[in-house]
Amino acid sequence: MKKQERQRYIKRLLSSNEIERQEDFVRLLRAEDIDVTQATISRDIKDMQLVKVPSVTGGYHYSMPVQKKMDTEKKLRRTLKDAYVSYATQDKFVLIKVLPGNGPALASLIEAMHYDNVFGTLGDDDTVLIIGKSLDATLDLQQTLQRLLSDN
Amino acid sequence: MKKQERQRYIKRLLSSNEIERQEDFVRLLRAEDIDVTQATISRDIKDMQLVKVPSVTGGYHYSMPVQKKMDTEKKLRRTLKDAYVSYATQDKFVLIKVLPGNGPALASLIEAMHYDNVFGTLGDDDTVLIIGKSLDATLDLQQTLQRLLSDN
DNA sequence: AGCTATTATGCATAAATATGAAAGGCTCGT
DNA sequence: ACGAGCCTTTCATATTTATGCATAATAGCT
Repeated sequence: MKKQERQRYIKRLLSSNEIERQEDFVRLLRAEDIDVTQATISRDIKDMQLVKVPSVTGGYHYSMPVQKKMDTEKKLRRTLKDAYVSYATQDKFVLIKVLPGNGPALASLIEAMHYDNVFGTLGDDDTVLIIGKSLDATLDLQQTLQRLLSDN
Repeated sequence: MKKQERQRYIKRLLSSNEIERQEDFVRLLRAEDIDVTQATISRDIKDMQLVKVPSVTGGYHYSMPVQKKMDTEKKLRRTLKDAYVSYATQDKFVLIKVLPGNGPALASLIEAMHYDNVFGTLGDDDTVLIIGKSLDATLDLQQTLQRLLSDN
């Protein structure tokens, strides 16, 4: 179906946090050859229960719904604790070793969080590579992950 | 100061989930003899990083920021697990027995979550009483609490 | 107190978002 | 293939939210 595909794109766009208004979605989707109006986006946003968050930097940006984010985080924390083996970082990269078989699941959970620090994620059988958007972003990210690992 | 007091009221109003637009805040604050315009509310909302959430029931309502909610939930879970003794429920009430001294802390954490099922919360030294908004709301709430207790 | 700088608010309005109504598509049963 | 019922989308527009600018309030000086 068309609607679902579009909404998948919208999800993907979420983490590139320059999305301040619905028209931005319209513009970005056009670049992907998906042609919609703001009205449709408004309804998609309602469907998907996205929220417009006042960001610390003064602007606004759209983001995942609270509940879903919380649920995902729980799964993420559990998976991390279950499967975590070791951890290394260099430059804008974070490399996590996990028990065999857990890489893909962990990677996709991290993606699902739509952290706006994360440029991309990539998981093979026993390794997850996370690429931060910047050096600072990567440091933040490390902290987030460590917090997740150390209970809270 | 005036602004902070108003924002405290706004926080309190949050959990009474009939708040669909900023004008609702204006109206409700007037009932408390706090006289402001929608413009101010808009700025408060930005300050406090509140979000307008598309609710499952089709409308919209304002709610706590994601991050804060997540942090509070972590503390809540920890406190629950630490201090939990026993649990009883009847009608729209949930009564939680906790280790002496932990009642007030737990109650205020529950308040801070701004669950929209909750009508009110009340904590003495070793007991917390939660009053749900309705029977269904109370059942939901129980589930939420049980989920919190059983790890996740 | 008086003066200045900073912050907060209201007004008016621009900007952004939501939505009714009409139109187009899709699915299914006949 | 046709039509009924159901979604989905757009257009036009109403509603809601954000903000520039002017003013008022507050806090800090001296």
